[in-house]
Amino acid sequence: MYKISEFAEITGLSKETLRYYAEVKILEPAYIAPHNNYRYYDDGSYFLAILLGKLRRFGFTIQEMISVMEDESFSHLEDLLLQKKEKIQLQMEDLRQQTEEIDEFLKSGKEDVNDD
Amino acid sequence: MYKISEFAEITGLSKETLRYYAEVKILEPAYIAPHNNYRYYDDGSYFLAILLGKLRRFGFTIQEMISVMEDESFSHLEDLLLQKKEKIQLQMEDLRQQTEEIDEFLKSGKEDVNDD
DNA sequence: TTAAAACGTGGGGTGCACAACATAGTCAAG
DNA sequence: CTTGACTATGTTGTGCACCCCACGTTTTAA
Repeated sequence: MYKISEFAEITGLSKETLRYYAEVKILEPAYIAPHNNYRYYDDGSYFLAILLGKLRRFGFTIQEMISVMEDESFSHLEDLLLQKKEKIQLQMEDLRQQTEEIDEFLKSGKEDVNDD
Repeated sequence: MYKISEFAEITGLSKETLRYYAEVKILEPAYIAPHNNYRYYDDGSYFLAILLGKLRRFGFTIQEMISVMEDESFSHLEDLLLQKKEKIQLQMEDLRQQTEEIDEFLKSGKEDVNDD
């Protein structure tokens, strides 16, 4: 049983994130001490936390995480991952365009005050 | 003088964003009708709105937009733009890594339930 | 005149981070 | 064994940069 700080360290999630995930019920502590409300996590929580950490990194919303956690077979997960991958590729393309736009903007700014 | 909907259309900013920008004083309407509080924008606001739209797209925070708008010479703008460009490139690299991680995750998920 | 469309304000939602304040736990000194 | 100090944890509230919904009022078109 880990207290929140230790669990935060080993999972890479911040304490605030852990409290938040408990609040929204995607990762509830294995045990909560009644008299001081301390949250205790166990090895079962650990693997879920690692999974959630990855999903978070992949841009999953809380709602999507919920739908993943509710579906114990994780059958939905692969679809969502593929969706995220596509989304990420769109984002990359968008970022690429942004750098271009910044360059244009800088260039036009050097000559005069107009752009577009 | 444009009312908010028309101004939103021609600038590409949403009505909510316009109201928000007015609230935080980075783009205040040229005129506000006293008896109904309707916001009216003019061509002067137009150019500022276009500028802000670009900055927004480039990931400027409101604070940064404020500092840009306060500095009428726009001398600070170029530095910030270059910073943003670097940041965007870091983001692109991060997204690229994310797609790799998703691929690994999918691959490991097909074989067994482990990962890492 | 009347109903639809547009505008305003206010409040909730997002996914945490961060700070404030109150309790609790821990460890050493008295 | 108690006291003090330091650390950890809890809860609550605020901030970010908007989006969205609800409700009330005003404007506009028919």
